[in-house]
Amino acid sequence: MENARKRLESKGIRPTYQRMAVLSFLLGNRTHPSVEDIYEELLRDIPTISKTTVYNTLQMLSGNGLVSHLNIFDSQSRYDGFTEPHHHFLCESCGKLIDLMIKCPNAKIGCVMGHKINEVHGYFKGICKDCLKKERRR
Amino acid sequence: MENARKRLESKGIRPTYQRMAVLSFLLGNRTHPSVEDIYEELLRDIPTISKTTVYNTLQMLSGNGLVSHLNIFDSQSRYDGFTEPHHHFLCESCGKLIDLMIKCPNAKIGCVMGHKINEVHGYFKGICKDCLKKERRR
DNA sequence: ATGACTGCAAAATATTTGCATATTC
DNA sequence: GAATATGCAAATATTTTGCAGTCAT
Repeated sequence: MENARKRLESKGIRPTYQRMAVLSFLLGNRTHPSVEDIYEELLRDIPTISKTTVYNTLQMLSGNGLVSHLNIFDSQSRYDGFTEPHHHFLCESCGKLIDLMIKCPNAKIGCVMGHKINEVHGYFKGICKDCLKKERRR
Repeated sequence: MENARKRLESKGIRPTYQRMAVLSFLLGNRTHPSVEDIYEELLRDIPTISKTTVYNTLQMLSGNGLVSHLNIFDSQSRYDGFTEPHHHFLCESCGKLIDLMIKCPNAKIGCVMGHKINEVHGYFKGICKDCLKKERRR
């Protein structure tokens, strides 16, 4: 929670308990949770928290670059507290969303084709290593 | 329409008028339309077409690789009839979604970190060339 | 005639908004 | 006490589903 508080303060955001809880959960969690996931989890500690607050907070956090908003699933947002440049891999067989520690070479200079880059989003869909192994065993 | 028919047949999909119309629109259109956009446009030619059919068709077409499904906007799908590998750029100032004719170097060999790649999704958000110019003029 | 396709209406899901209450400085 | 944050309920938007009617072979 202290880490979360510091990060919020560094952006001039008032570190309310709810905001710290949301950010803290994302910082300690590399599962790329949905809003529902985050809400369910926080309910255990803060029985009065509302989904509206979770939505508000996530919007504010991603607007400030403290978390990333992932549009990988067709109609559900996911959030990522790990904001170092990286890509994702969605396995179409087991559904796992895997972090890939690779960067986009095209974004190195902060712009592409004359356009200024603020965010880089890269993800792949396919069959993950583990599912490939399972397939071969058959 | 003939081009669309051929592509449908090549995938073993029955080329109904509705399906040809959806695919044909996407092939002749590089605007990355939403379902609503496509529906509105097709209504002019096919006053009885339903949004359900548009949804069904788009799902089938993207499942067969005839069009791409873009998850760039937060809660609205966009579709792209241009399926050569390329990336996109979303301008946060003017809202334009621009095609970038660049490929993902990480995907060259068809897999990343041992995972088999079926789809590559790369997009950037930022300020486009034109909006940067306008900013400078001030 | 059979199976596939279409389209309407209703349902499900995700997200946003309006507003009253509560909290913080 | 003024400004900000929270939380409930209602509204909106998008997508999916169930099903009856239609079309094509």
